[in-house]
Amino acid sequence: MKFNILYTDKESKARTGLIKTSHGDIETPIFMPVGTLGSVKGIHQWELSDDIKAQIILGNSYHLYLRPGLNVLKNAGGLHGFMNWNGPILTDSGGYQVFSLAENRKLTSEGAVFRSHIDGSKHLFTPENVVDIQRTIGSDIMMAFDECAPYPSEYVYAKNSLDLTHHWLDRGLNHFDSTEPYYGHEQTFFPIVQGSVYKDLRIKSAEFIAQKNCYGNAIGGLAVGEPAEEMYEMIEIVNNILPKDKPRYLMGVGTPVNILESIALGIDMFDCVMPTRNGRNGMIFTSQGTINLRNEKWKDDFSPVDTNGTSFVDKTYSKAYLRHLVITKEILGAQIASIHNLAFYLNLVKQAREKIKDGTFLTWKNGMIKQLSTRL
RNA sequence: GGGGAGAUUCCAGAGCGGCCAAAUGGGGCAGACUGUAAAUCUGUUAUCUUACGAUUUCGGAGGUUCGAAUCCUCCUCUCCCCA
Repeated sequence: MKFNILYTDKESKARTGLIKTSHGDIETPIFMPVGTLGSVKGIHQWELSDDIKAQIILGNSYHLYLRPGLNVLKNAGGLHGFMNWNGPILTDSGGYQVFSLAENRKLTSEGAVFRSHIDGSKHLFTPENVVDIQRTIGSDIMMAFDECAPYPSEYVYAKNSLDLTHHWLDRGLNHFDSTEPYYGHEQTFFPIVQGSVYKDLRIKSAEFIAQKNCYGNAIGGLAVGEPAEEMYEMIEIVNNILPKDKPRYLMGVGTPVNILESIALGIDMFDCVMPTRNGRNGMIFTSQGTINLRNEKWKDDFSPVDTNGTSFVDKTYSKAYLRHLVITKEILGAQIASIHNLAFYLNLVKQAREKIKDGTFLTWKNGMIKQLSTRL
């Protein structure tokens, strides 16, 4: 995998770049749609590639390991072929599930013992077998197994958690280096900076991660409930330490505003369930602001879903119709809203890339943030 | 014609003397959602009031009772069964 920086902004830390993978190139800054179970919920693969213009999508080790299971994935020759997505795939390690399924797991220095949320069966995830799982999935970018500390966390908890994550990282990296891809294409491994909202821990973690010299680096454990300002502060501190010539991936973030602010701080990659989940729940993001389609005010609004939208759904359907579909829980409503939101996110980062190239990023960003914060 | 059941807050439907402005669903209205256990969850839904609280509600009219959606009388209307 290669990463080249193309343009750097003079007024901020923003930059554009190109990541080359065995499954194609990724222009950064990029947003990566989340496809936990081998499907970006409600979206066809051709819609992802041809309409939404997704350049890379996510999968999840924990979920795919439980279902369909490693045998199926291996027999399918990996996730790309199984789901018929030929672009790049990044897999999360299951570290987030350590956090979100906290009642069903126990952490030891060996790893994390899980109870499946599906049938209660017991499973052990270790830094090593999580690499194996991601080898079996065949993701282009695999993530280290980490603990995403909850917010708020006591300093001592955050520190111990960080030590565990670093310990796991060394083991995961060793295992990665001593194993080979199964399907003939290149795989890379991203370590994850943790440290909750404690500056010294974030600095320590960023320094630890930076010297591993991986192809790219991730920042985790943010947008878990802390104020946005604290998140930006952490990003700034960490990005001052993480190498400039490597892609930086801010995990699980976020709102359109979060993304623009983080691009300005030097982040290159994002993923978030927000466009799809909120879409399914009737919220759409537009360049004018956010819209809760379930609100009565849209009942008779026959204007297009988004006059500035780039997806075919934006011109094909009206707000009133989409509202009707959402209210009546028609599946098509969830699909249209998800397609719209993902296209909006992808177009947002595309515009950001263009503005960075033009040297007008900061002014544009500040104007956009004002609009995007509007509640229509 | 004979016999029986019932009318409850937007709807369905509990409640059968005080803990009832009335369970629970649904619908309506609003909020949440950030490396997806989410096509999910939460709040609210008589009127007035910021609130405390106050005032009218359970087909209609009377009555019994300290107190009635709940008991009694009459009226109106609906539904079911047998002819």
